Amino acid sequence: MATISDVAARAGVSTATVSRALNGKSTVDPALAARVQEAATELGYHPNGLARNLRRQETAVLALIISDVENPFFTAIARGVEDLAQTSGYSVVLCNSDENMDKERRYIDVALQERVAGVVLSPTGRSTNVDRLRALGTPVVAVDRPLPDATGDQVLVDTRLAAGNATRHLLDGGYRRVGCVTGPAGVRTADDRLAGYLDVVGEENALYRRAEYRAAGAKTVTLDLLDEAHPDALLVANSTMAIGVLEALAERGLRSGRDIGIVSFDDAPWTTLIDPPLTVVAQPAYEVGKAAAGLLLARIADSTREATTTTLQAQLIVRRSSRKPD
Amino acid sequence: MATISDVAARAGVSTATVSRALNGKSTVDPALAARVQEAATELGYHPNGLARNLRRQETAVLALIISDVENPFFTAIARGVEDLAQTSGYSVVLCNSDENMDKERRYIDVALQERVAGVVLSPTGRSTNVDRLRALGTPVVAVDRPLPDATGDQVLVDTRLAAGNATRHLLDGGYRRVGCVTGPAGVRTADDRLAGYLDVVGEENALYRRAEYRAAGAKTVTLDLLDEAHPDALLVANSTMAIGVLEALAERGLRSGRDIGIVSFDDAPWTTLIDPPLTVVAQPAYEVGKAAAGLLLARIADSTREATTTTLQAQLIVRRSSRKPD
DNA sequence: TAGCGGACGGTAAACGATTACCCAGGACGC
DNA sequence: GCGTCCTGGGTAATCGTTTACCGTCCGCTA
Repeated sequence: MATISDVAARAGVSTATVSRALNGKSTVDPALAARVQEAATELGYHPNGLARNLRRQETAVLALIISDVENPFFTAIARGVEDLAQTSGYSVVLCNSDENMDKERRYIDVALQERVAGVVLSPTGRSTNVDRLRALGTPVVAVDRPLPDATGDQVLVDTRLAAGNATRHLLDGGYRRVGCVTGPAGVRTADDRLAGYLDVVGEENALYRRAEYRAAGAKTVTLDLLDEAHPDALLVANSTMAIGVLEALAERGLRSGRDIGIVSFDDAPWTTLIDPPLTVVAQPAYEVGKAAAGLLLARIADSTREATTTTLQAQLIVRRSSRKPD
Repeated sequence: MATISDVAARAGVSTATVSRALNGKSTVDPALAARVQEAATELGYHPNGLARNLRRQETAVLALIISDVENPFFTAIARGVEDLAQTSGYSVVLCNSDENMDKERRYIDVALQERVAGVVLSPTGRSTNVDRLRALGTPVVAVDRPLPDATGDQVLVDTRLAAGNATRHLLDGGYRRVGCVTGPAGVRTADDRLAGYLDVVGEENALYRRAEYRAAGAKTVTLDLLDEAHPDALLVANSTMAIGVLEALAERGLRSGRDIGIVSFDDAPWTTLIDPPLTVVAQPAYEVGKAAAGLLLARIADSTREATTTTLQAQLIVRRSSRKPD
């Protein structure tokens, strides 16, 4: 692969001049610059980013470490981060931690080693992994879940409040035994949504189950919850779980809305296709991504600025799965 | 950030020894190695990957450039690539080209500049972008869509055959006017699926529309197709479009299966939740990803090996949306 | 005891860019 | 005509590693 010296030799100038001509930093004689340009294209010269970054001590790459690439909520965040990063000339690389502390650590190490300019992270568990980044001065923004010690930039959704509102909506609709299907203990969003639910129904009326944030687990625990506790409504903590919950309802011959009220987090595109359409708590995922990228870029530009926490509101979209037929 | 010299100074040895001790390459006196280890952890030393890669002339990073992060088909591929890459110690960074030649070019340039070890790419359009990679000797594997000149490693799905089979399945089920909703001209998978459909119905009976691979566009053209051509069955080219198609059916008061037979590509998780459940052509996306990563690693290890094209088969999963009620 | 080989670890040269520093030469003012 | 300033461009240091090469020391054999 052609190097800068090859170009320099071919153009009959020094490497310094090539660098200057190609980066347009200092003034270079137009004729010379043209000759350099030509030599570069003839050789198919691509500057070696490794060398450049090593020298410059910076990269124009952001890492986005999310816990599930297959979850539409996170891919929407990814779009938001990417769209904003593009406008400032940054590229985004996406890493999938799979809700696994080890993978998260591995990717954080990669980010550290490759000296990315910053990291957007949806922290898994009580991840002390973040400290590694912060200790070494790499800017980080947490999304979706707060950092353990709650310091540093974060973009969150007020999901506890939203869960409470959704629960109240079910109660207002005449459902009496409202249950909840949420994610694993220790996953902050799962805990928050459960807390919001408990805020409204009260500990003494709690009917809930936990499972992995996946369809299969949600189905199992929903069947169990239905059989054991006979809820007449359910709050479901995300759209992936909602699939399992709806499968469980089908298996028990229950029709949502009429037999059992359902509200799920995340406005997945298919939620309007099912019958009855699913009432959801829509999270502003794309905006979360944009805000996070904005915060990250601001911090990269000025590492001394004060840490901010941005909290966005979720929106309850009422459809028929949470209404009894007239 | 601590460098290798800092560690060397603290441990009272040379940088060479630090490097050897930490990489376990050559033999180092255990006592010394321990001292180095200790110094490194005390300083929170993280080797600078940029410098290392620059020196070693290689990176352990694969780039995966896909055309839509929000499409489950591609995220499943991503999982496959990642799972296999992990086993060989490679990390995967994911880039979203958004079916946009410019973005694709930009990400290929980033990949080139950062000197990634290899690239898995779902090529957009007649992308001559790939040539840039190949010209510079970066290993590439194409997924989902063949490269323009059909040379190089590829992992494809026989989607034309699958489209034909799906069409025949509809005809066998007693549907007479089978239509097709497919993606934009020039996107190879869209063209192939249309071709498979045409193979079976014949040019003279063609009832089809094209739109972006998105729900909104699919809905619009489906409404048009329904009103103009009165098909009694539809083959839909992917699950994102299927959402739009189903919305269109709802708007016209048509019930799938009974009024109009539907088969869609991609076995999205929600396809069993709707009523009636959707008949789909399931593509082995995860396997595509695994195969692609395998091919890529093989080529990285041995750049002289012959280019191979792996073609996987899709599977028709018959549900009720393509059967008339008894 | 001399000679030899192996093991360990230091010195310094890469890797490929950017950039501080310096020098040559032309323009200009006095 | 001489000093000064400015501009363009070359030389070489630098970023932080890895690694080729070499010297030293120790133990073993003849």
